Amino acid sequence: MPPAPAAPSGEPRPARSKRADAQRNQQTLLKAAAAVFVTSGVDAPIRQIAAEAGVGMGTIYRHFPTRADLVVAVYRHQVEACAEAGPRLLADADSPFAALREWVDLFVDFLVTKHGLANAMQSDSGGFDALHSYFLDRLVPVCAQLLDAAVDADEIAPDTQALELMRGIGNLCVGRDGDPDYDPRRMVALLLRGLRQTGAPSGA
Amino acid sequence: MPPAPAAPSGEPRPARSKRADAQRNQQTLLKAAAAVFVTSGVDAPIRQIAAEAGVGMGTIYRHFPTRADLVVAVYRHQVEACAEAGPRLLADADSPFAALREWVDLFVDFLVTKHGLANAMQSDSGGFDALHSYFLDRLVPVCAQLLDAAVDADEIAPDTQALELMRGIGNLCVGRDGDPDYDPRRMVALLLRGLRQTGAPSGA
DNA sequence: TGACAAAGCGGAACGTTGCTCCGTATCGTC
DNA sequence: GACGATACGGAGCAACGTTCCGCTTTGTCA
Repeated sequence: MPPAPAAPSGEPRPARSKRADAQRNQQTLLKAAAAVFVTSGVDAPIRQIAAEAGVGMGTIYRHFPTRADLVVAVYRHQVEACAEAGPRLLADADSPFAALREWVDLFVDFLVTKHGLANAMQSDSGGFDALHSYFLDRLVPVCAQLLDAAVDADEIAPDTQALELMRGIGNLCVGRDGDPDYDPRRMVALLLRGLRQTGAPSGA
Repeated sequence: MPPAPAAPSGEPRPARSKRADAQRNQQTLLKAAAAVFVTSGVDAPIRQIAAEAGVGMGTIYRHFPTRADLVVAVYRHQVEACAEAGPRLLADADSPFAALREWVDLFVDFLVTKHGLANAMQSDSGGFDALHSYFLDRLVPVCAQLLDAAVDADEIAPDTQALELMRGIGNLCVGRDGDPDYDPRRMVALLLRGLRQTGAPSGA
């Protein structure tokens, strides 16, 4: 029996107990994928990423069984940063709604600067389901917290779900990148305006 | 010299001066495409549409050089109906904003009942550019008219472009069809609420 | 009616992509 | 140094979009 893997429990550091070349390849792949995503979008052919990394396609599929896994891995840090910014903004901003607005700005920035990410996230085909899941699982609770705070402060009506709002915002961000006729930020701002409580606290 | 085509000018009825079998095939194709779109979405493989129609693929490409041409042809009537509803609603509704809201409802209904149409319309790949162009060219002026009327009535702020609004609405309609967690209509309603003039007429 | 050219048709063929599978090379260990 | 486990590479398959060209159908004219 080979020496059993030392860590019996969770997998906070997923790169343990793997062969050295495998770990190297994983890093190489992440770098290559990030580079290709910038130039060709997250829909870039797997072959292209493999070529950029100088590995075979089998290697990609072994490390990242679905395309979504690769995308998630590449952008994990940024999603994490966005998630962590939520509570901080809530503590620092003038009001919960202001915090929500700033947080949404962060989220939108993230989406629009990643060519095709928003498109991919909304797509119901192409094996992006996992991506969808991860991003949303991580960010929805953060959004919900901001939303709840704004509701408690009577700044917005209580009948909007965080998941729905985030998908709406994500949707608004799909489209060509530098289109001067369509600015996702303006539309998102409109959406947030619509969220805002106008008149009485909550009505009969 | 063969008999010169009789009609020298425009082409309001495009099906003239074509061979009888070609005209028949064009109709067959439209029916087949409509049927396939319902079951498989507008992204259905060309081969599938050809098979449904009982024709070769060359025939499809001859009649509809791009997929967008086919989609446009299939949904032309509905787009037309939507366009024509604009002025009527404006005349009948209680206020310009109410008319706008009703018209947007129509538009959203159209998008969400056509599996994948919204997705396709926003896509920047797949040769859907023409689709994008036609739908928008036809509907944007209608939307602009409604928007202008609402601005004149001081119901909304004057700084939103029809094209941008329509793309935003279209984007909000992207996504899986029967997802209980995401209702495009709710998000569109929120967007319209954000459009609404809240306080003073427009002041500095 | 028959013949003939133009118009239209079908689908084979090519390029691209996603994904799998297995013979081979590399690594870690004894 | 040897040996098993692990990982790698890329050939191969299927699905799709699109083109291209030999064959068929149609309309016309004598």
